Amino acid sequence: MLQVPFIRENKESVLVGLAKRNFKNAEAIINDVLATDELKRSVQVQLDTILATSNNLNKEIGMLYKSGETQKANLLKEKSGKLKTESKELQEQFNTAESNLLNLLYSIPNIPNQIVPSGSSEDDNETIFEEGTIPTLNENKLPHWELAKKYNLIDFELGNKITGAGFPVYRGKGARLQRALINYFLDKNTAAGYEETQVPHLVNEASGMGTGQLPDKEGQMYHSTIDDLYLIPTGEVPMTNIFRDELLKEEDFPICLTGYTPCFRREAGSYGAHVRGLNRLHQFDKVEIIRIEHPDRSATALDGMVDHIKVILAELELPYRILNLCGGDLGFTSSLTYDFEVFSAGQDRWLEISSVSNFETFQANRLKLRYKNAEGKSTLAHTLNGSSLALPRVLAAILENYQTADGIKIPEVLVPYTGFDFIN
RNA sequence: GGAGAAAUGGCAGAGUGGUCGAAUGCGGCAGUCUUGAAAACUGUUGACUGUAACAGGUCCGGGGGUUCGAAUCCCUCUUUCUCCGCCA
Repeated sequence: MLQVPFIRENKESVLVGLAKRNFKNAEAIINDVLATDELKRSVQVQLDTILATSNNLNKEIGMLYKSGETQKANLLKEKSGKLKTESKELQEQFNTAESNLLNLLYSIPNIPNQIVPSGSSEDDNETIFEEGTIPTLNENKLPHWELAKKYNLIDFELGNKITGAGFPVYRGKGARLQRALINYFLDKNTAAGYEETQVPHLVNEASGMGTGQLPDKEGQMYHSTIDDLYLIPTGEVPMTNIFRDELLKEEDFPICLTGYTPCFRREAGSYGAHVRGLNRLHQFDKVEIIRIEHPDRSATALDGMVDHIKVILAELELPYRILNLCGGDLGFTSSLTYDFEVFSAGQDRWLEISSVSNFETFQANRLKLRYKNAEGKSTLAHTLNGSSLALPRVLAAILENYQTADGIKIPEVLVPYTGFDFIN
């Protein structure tokens, strides 16, 4: 959520930023924000004046009662009652203006960072880095869902029976390989200074609002209506909401957390060949890293997170590239996002396996996540997060890229975690 | 799930209708003393909003109500604790 004073003082650059996102009706909405804010403030001034008079009056009444001047007090009572009716009306106006303003603000996405390329779709994302060699496989190469079946690693049909499409059952070495990856990722993250956490997998509405999944993306989350709780679409939600309504000290920075969680996504509207196998699931595992940073240091922190993930992918010896997401493809809450994609040689496709973002103050404003700066003033902190990494697609890439005629090799760095170096 | 008790500033904890944004203690900050530190003493110390700066306004778990006036009374929700039941 953008801050109103920021919009007021930077209207032109806000409009330029929203245009980069192809955000519709930007000018009308921004004008509406400014007008509603003005209204809200003018009503507040009137309301405050009446409340001040009424407060003084009530004090006076109290003193008159104490000194036994009941008649005088009764006279003032009448006056005070009138003020109350007036203030109630103004209070209603104020509440309406405030909720209108909030709804408008909720509908406005974050302003893209200067270095976000312009563009309207994923085709306009800018590839900024590429590393690793794409393996040359023979003509009998298989996509991971075939490999998973051949070697008894994942049973998709069984998941259909138990739950439905998009809920695979991992078995034997498939399950073990996935657990190995989780442990490997967590070990890498904690070694880099991220504190390991285990967080709830269901969150309340306030948490969903805090990180920006609600109100707009309600349809993407599973909702347990009987308890009004949401299954998390990403660990970002519970992990970042640890800091909702917090007032930090400067010396608390940097805050670095990591955690493994399953993620649940309804994925309404995505069907077709691209969602086969592990490519797109309703439930998948992910190891997340998040950071809460001083505004001056969030840009460096983002680079540090990118570098960290590079190391992991290099160790896994998977070919990957990094994209700087263009304005049109940038998530609602993000100001700058780098996507990591691995090349999965069985399908000849790039698969997104990590998304690393700086939200700057956008989430912090919703979360009321602030710190006391050197002058003692409360200031919004910056929030960041990234996947390190999303499990199923890493698994898919390993199965496909490491396949041989006789079976699947295990990346060396994982062998201590799997306890085996070959699947056949 | 049933019965009871509770929720107050960073923490502990008073306050049961009127000059209460809230005593007191701890902690934090500043100072005196000291070569320095500790101790002791003195002062200071909530958040949000608002203003050029004052002023003003809001906040005592959330929401609603009674009253001229609510931290205080009533309703409701949430959470915590104790006891009982169930249970990984």
